Amino acid sequence: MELTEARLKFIEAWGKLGSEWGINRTMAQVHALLLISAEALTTEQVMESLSISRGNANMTLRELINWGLVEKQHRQGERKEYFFAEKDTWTIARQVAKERRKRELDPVLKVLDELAKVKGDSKDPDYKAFNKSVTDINKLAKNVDKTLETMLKAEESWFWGSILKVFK
Amino acid sequence: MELTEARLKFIEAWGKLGSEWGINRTMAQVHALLLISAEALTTEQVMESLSISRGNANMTLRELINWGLVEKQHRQGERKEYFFAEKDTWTIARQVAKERRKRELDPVLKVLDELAKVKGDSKDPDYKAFNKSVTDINKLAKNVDKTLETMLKAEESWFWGSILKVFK
DNA sequence: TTATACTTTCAAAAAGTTTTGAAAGTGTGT
DNA sequence: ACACACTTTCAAAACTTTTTGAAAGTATAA
Repeated sequence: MELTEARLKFIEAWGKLGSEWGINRTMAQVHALLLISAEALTTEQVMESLSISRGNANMTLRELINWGLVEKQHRQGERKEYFFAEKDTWTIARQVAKERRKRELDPVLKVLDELAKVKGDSKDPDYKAFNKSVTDINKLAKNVDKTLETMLKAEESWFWGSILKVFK
Repeated sequence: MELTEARLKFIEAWGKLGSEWGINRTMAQVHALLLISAEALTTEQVMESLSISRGNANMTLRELINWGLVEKQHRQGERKEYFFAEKDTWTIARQVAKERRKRELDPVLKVLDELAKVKGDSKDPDYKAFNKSVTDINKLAKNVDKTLETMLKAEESWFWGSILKVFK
């Protein structure tokens, strides 16, 4: 396999993974493209490479910037904007974890806390089932939250070192 | 808040979370409903409670069974089938991790391994960028894979105990 | 065998999401 | 003030996913 083909495969695989995880395919593909580009690219180049429209490219790049995965670059004497991706995998992983935690885990934790407080007839089997599920899920979610918290603060080597040592 | 309202909120929250994580909303809602039901339910009851069609209920329940999250129950002298959800949160988490690993992580690891082997001109900056990204992501993915592997084998208390101890 | 009680299928409809591209907007230099 | 080079917007179109429901299938019992 040579580079050109390999690059396409990578973009495709990243796009597929993204769409399975609730990130839109194009967004994941643009990210992939920037990841494997040595230089920052213009909107035009992104449009070209992936055959997508201007509107789509613009919107997707903005969203990637919101996620903290891509940055704009300004070049002396040029009006166009260039875009490049953060290349450090650990930083990417943390960034994604951070965003999803904020957007998805936090709201769920809030609801669960409320629901865990709901009082009911302790003889009602449905109340018992409800209460047990909510309480248990709440505990699990809090553990996940704590782990993410740590991961966000940690150095990559320390994080995996610690996790994998425990598991050996 | 009383139970009826709380149950609806839980179903809604679970459905939303599911759809953000690439699991279809209805599937997550049916799962939520079964989680907070003391008794196993019939297709009819699921249809009723969530106002969904027969086809949808049938298809969704089958899919939940495929994921190993729901089981059928047969009752003496009755023809209908009853459905109930695995209630242990840790088992649910493991089951989901197991399925997603099989369906999504494994294929990506395969592609990455291939792509990491691609040879190219070590003076080409694009080759270098490509190679670095692929190699790094591959390493990260393998770490995630190892962690999941351990999680699948582990007891809940041991797993979180170990992780949280390291992080204190 | 036939009726009954249920489950499964699947093509078509509905709903939801993503993409397009032309038009509007913005900021800079002359 | 105007032209230029670029970016942003957004309504409509394309595409994808989910849902429906009627029809077909299956198993049981009389």
